[in-house]
Amino acid sequence: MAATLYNIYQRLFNAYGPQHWWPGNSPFEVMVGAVLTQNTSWTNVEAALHNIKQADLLDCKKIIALPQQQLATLLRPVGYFNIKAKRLQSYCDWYHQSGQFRKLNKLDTATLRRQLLAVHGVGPETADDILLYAFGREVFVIDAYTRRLFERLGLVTGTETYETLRELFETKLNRQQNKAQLFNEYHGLIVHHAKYFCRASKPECTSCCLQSVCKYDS
DNA sequence: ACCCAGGGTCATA
DNA sequence: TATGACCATGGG
Repeated sequence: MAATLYNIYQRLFNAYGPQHWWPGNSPFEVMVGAVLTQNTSWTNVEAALHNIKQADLLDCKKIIALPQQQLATLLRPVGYFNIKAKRLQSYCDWYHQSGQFRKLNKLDTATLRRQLLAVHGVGPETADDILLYAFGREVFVIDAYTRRLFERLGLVTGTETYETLRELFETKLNRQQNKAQLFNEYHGLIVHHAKYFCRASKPECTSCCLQSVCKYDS
């Protein structure tokens, strides 16, 4: 039988507990991490964030003022460091010119999302990471883990566009309360589950909390 | 030596 | 719209 999205959430939460996402002590740190983690493991992002903090540069204006090559050196552990130095400065330019958190938080979610997507280097997932985890908006983040898990569960085909999936998840969870908190926890749980059970290299996994609803269950 | 990792942009057809 | 090339470090 087909499990509901909320039932899958409950299974994950019962198995793993609260994930306390996003790792980071401020909205701005969440934003920086969201850009740096593009196609990169979080442990590499932690190393780069450590470099930035140790240089006392976890600040929008300081990052703008830093020569791009010096920023790239700090970002070396995340890979794509030249591109990400440019993207991070583009983000900081926009963030500073837009009045930072206080002003941006007055915008409605659709408007804020449109502005985020207009920033060079910010695509749909990065924008939604920032909307959900920095601004606390009710947005369901779709990433490679989400696609892989729900494809294995047989609930999506894998060919859907980002927007199609996001709208699907948000619609199916529309009746739940505290959606921002639910989406926050759900995405963290999906990532945790992907890391320890639903790995790319182990599609045959049949011993997790979702085994009875997974198409690989035998 | 390979695959994978909390994507996005750009050129091409 | 839909592919493919490219970006680049670090762990398993």
